[in-house]
Amino acid sequence: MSRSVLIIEDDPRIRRMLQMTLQREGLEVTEAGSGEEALEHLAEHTFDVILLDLMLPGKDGFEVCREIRKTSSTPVIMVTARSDSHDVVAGLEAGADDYVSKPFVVKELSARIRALARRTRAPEPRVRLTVGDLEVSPTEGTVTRGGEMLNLTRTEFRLLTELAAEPGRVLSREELLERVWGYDYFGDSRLVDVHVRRLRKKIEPDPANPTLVTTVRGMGYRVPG
Amino acid sequence: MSRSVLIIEDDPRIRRMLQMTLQREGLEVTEAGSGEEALEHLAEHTFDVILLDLMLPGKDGFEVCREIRKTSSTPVIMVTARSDSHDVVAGLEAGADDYVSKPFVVKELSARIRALARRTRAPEPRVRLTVGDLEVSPTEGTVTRGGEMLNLTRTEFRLLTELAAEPGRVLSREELLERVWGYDYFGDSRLVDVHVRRLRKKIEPDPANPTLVTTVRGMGYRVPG
DNA sequence: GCGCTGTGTGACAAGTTCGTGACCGGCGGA
DNA sequence: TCCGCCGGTCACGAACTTGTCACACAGCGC
Repeated sequence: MSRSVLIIEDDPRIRRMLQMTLQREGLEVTEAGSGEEALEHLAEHTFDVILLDLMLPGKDGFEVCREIRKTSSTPVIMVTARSDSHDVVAGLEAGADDYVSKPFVVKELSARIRALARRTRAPEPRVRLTVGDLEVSPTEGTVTRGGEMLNLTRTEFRLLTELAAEPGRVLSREELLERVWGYDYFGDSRLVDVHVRRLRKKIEPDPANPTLVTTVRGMGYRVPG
Repeated sequence: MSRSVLIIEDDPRIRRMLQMTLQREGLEVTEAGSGEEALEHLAEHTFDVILLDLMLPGKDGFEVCREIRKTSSTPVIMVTARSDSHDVVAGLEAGADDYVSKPFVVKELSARIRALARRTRAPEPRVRLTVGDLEVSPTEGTVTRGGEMLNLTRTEFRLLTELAAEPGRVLSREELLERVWGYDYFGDSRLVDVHVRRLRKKIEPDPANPTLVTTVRGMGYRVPG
């Protein structure tokens, strides 16, 4: 799963280095050269983690951190020049969640970002969806019928989850593409058909006469409410 | 092996700083903001070491220490503001095992915790997990089948424990990496595969057709619920 | 019936994921 | 010191997934 990171760092060289290396690690990176710019970004998007350099011109990192905390609970990783315990305590007081001291190992940094993103992400409630006689558990990643686990692929599973989350509602191919494949997927929408078929093959008692995932001609698919 | 520490400290800043730095030293940290809260934690878990700040609101550290001693023999490290010999003597009298004065060096603190934990490791409550016909005892570090003990390595054991702790749930490689290897591990996630294989070789009746630790392709591993 | 559009079906190639054996370095015990 | 165990890495092949295609088929308006 891709995590989004906001980097707040005034030195453009370091910023670019971070941007490239973290991107290579599979993270979505947004850059800000100042606290003001950062707050603008935060007004528009939410991020999984914020990476904040202490040494900023104008407002210093602590102040930026406090301002961020006023409007957002996004976890903040402070980047300190040296691991000065005074800075650390001040950073924590300002609302930071973790800190890293320069020079840092990129791998370590990205691991921390991931860990923090995972840890502070709202604990997923244990949801149980039902589709006919199927039990779908999004958090456990399982689909069972009568206690027996069905072997779905990741795509099939997501497809079923999206449909099951809104029973009765017809989801268009475009909607499903966006939800299952992501908004940056530009392929054929027939792709959905193929996966619906594969899904049916596994979950429908009679795949030729589907009852769990039904077709609404000209509209899309749905699971009966 | 990881040691568990209970921090009793009213200042949230210092508490968080301690929590994070000690965690980074590989210690499992639980926090308590007051003596009452600490006693609640102690009723539920056992810890290897208790880190107790003298300057607590309400009951002072000495009193908390005496109360702890009524029910538990877990070693206590007192944290004093200054190395006042009067405080030290009173602390030892109250049942503390060691003392550290502020400001302390984190490395030193973690070294003392380790030393004390090693010296007086308390017998932990027994927890039993089962995986198929296996009995897993996380506290004793043993896995048995029909009374016969299996010879797992530390890594294999922890891997099995993490999976067994949440039967039915699929744990991703990333999750397993974080839980077994720690979130500061930056290696290949294929490492998990290799250890799963080694684990299977030892616990599965037929390692080629695993039933105790099963693969969920594209997701991770699980032990059937 | 006819044509059009939308959907189901089987096949296929490329890519991904996973299991496996092998290797190497570090560490501790004999 | 040597030896064996353990943990981490690698390369390879098998199995599986996935996106795409061509074609068949069904519904619908005419």
